[in-house]
Amino acid sequence: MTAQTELIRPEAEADEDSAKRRQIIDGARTVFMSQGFDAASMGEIAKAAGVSKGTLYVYFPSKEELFGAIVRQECKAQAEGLFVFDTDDHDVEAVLNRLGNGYAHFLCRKGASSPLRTVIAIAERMPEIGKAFYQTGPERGIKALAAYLDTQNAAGALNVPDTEIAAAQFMDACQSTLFKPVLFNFAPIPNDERIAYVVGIAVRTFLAAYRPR
Amino acid sequence: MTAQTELIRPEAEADEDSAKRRQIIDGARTVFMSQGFDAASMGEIAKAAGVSKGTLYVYFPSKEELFGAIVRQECKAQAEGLFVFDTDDHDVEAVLNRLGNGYAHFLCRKGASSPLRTVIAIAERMPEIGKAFYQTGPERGIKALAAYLDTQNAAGALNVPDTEIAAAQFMDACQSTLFKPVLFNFAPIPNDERIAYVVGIAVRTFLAAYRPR
Amino acid sequence: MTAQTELIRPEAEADEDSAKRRQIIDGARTVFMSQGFDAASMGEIAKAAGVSKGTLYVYFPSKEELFGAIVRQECKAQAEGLFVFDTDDHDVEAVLNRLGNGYAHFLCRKGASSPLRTVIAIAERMPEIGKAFYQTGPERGIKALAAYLDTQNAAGALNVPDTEIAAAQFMDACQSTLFKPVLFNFAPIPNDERIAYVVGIAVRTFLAAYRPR
Amino acid sequence: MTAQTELIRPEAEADEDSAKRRQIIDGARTVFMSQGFDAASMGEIAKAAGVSKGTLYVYFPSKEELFGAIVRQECKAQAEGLFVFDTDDHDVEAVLNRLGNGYAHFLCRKGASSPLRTVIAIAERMPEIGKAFYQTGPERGIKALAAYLDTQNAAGALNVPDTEIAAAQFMDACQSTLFKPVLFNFAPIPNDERIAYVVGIAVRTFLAAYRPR
DNA sequence: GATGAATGAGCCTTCATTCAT
DNA sequence: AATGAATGAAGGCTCATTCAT
Repeated sequence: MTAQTELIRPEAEADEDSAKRRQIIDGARTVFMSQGFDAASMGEIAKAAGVSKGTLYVYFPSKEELFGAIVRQECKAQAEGLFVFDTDDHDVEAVLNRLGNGYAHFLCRKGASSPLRTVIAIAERMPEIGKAFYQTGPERGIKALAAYLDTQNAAGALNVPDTEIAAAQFMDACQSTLFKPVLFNFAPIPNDERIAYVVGIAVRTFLAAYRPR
Repeated sequence: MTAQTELIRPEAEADEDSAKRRQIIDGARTVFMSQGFDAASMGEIAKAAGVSKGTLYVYFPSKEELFGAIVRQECKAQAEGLFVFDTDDHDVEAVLNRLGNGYAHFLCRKGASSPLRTVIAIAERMPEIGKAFYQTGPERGIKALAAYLDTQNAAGALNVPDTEIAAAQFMDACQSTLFKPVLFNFAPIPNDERIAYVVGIAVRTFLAAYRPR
Repeated sequence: MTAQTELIRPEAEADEDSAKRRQIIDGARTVFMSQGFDAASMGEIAKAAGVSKGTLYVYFPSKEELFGAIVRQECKAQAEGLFVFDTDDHDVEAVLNRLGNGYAHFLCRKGASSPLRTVIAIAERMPEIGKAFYQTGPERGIKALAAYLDTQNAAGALNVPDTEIAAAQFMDACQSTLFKPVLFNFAPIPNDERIAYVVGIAVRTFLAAYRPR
Repeated sequence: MTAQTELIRPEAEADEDSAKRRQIIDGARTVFMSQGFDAASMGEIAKAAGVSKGTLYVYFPSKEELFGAIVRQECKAQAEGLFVFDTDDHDVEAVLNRLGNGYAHFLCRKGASSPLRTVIAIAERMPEIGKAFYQTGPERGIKALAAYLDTQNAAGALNVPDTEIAAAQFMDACQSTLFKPVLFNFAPIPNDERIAYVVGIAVRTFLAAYRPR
């Protein structure tokens, strides 16, 4: 039985997840995300990953494919756990505040803008990458919030005619004046206080519009 | 006569605004804004401008400088005339609707995303360009709207505690769900109806929060 | 018994003729002869042979050596059985016709040109290979035919002063206008009729010159 | 009038025949013809031509194109003036002897085999090049000789049923045993005497078959 | 001032070969 | 013996930049 179990062992590093592969992806992310697709060179990536240039091509057939793998991985990492709601939590104000602050922090945090810039830049030539990024990122967040709003509509805690648009507008309002200066790369990361202030206004506006009188 | 001829030419090589210079800038804008900084080649730019590659370097010392000049010029063209308000117009709802629709159309219009992608991409390496773009574009719009809101506060038509943030959040709300899919390059330009619908919600939300009871 | 077993296996790892070695040679021939020395890659050869790249180097120390082995083997396969003569057959016309047609078919047949091109190409850099190919191929044919002509001289059926040159000229005449267009890779394989026509003229010319009056 | 004449002057070096272009072609021929297409590197060609690698690509868009230009030029140089016949010269034996010796010398001369090997090698991948080479070389020679034979048929000096095949077979016979060892790159260039001997046999055979009794 | 020929550094990619397992 | 992961030296080609005319 033990022997059998051993035989079953699922060929742990099937190439899809070997150490070298991860090593390459890590090096490539660093370089791609800080330089952009064009300015990143395979040589630099190889050096950053600590492998030879040839090895890069053992794992990825081209620069494009390597880049695609990076972005796909980056997508999964977006806002993990941020858009998780407790349906039974009817304190909408608190929920929105928590979400808004988390979201603004996530967006403006150090290192968040580079990947975003890189993806936006490449979207011109590789639309599928732009689409994948949007759908696994912003869109999923909006949909999740909208679903929560639906439950609160049903619970009578809110009265939102179009929950999806309300959700999107709320998310956008939470980063107004905060994120664009970071994205355009000339402003320091806003501090907690400032973020809380802006999110507070967003929440108040939202509730003024959608809280049942 | 020869002397006179010489005297007539007013500032012969004004460099800053010669026809050739404009010609180059025009050609360069087309190429830069549609391909991005890295993918654009000086050769292609020269061809688009109808001059020789050497001439490019007579007017601009490097590709970077030429690109900077393009973006600086592009900034000036942003949303011209969109953020012009009639202070005496107290029909805030109408004003916001007009502005919101104009803004969303402007953002999502064909050809608008490429330059934006290009600027965002280069902001990583050239922060001053990102700054210049933001300040002459989004920021100016926000400031202009905030100023109008100030006047309406004063006139008693509104009650907005922080007009700058309110302005920014309103602008952002007008493009929610509309612009990002275009920026990420996978969705068609939204139609007028859809835009009006989203803007309508933004306006209602704004007024619900800020119209004096 | 054990001893016997050991004694039985005649030259266990004869290296020179192991199954793996033959396997590699077979795969390599396909690739080398259809792509040429430079265009053939060791990777492709490994795949064609169904072994790993590393194994190639277990049997052959370099690409050059492997190629050499292929060509040496290819030499042996040249025109097997074509240049076999019945010394007692005094119907020279029939013998030459049979030989000429067989030779022209052999030269022009599908797949014959690629190896030839490959050998000619490599002769520049590896003269020994060119020499081996010529001597085991064309030269052997010429010598064999010359020997037959000698016997017919002796039998009084022919009167050929220089049988070796006569043999070579006859062989060449049999493929005139037929083979070069195939070798230069722009003409289809000539049909049987055309071949028979050209060979017929070669035979008539030969007999006109060398048949005793 | 003089001025006008000057203006008309046809822009002498239209790029098609500039000194640099010739310089590149010369360098490229040396390298291509001695190494073959694949083994020749653009870097080595640049060095041989005394220009930079970039300059190569100013004049030729790719390695293939450059190679094609070399071969096209090489075609023109084939057997210039060898296949010129005096129709009124009825001394066929002398004509054929002169032609045969010239042809064999031309084929076997130092430096002649390399281009041939190179063209044969590349014919696998670039059939048009093989075709162009054959048609401007061997074929033209055959056609020219056939035309001469036609005139001598008409003049009653010969009786050749198929002049084209007779021409081709004669040409081939002139190099039998001589050229292949050179092509396969292991034999020294045959001396004049040996050539004359082989050609002499070819001529005798031809006349035995085709001289009217 | 304007040109365009020329450059050379650098890019992505391939491939013969090696070596630990 | 056999593997296949890893390497590093090229290779073809592009392009920002320079400079003689």
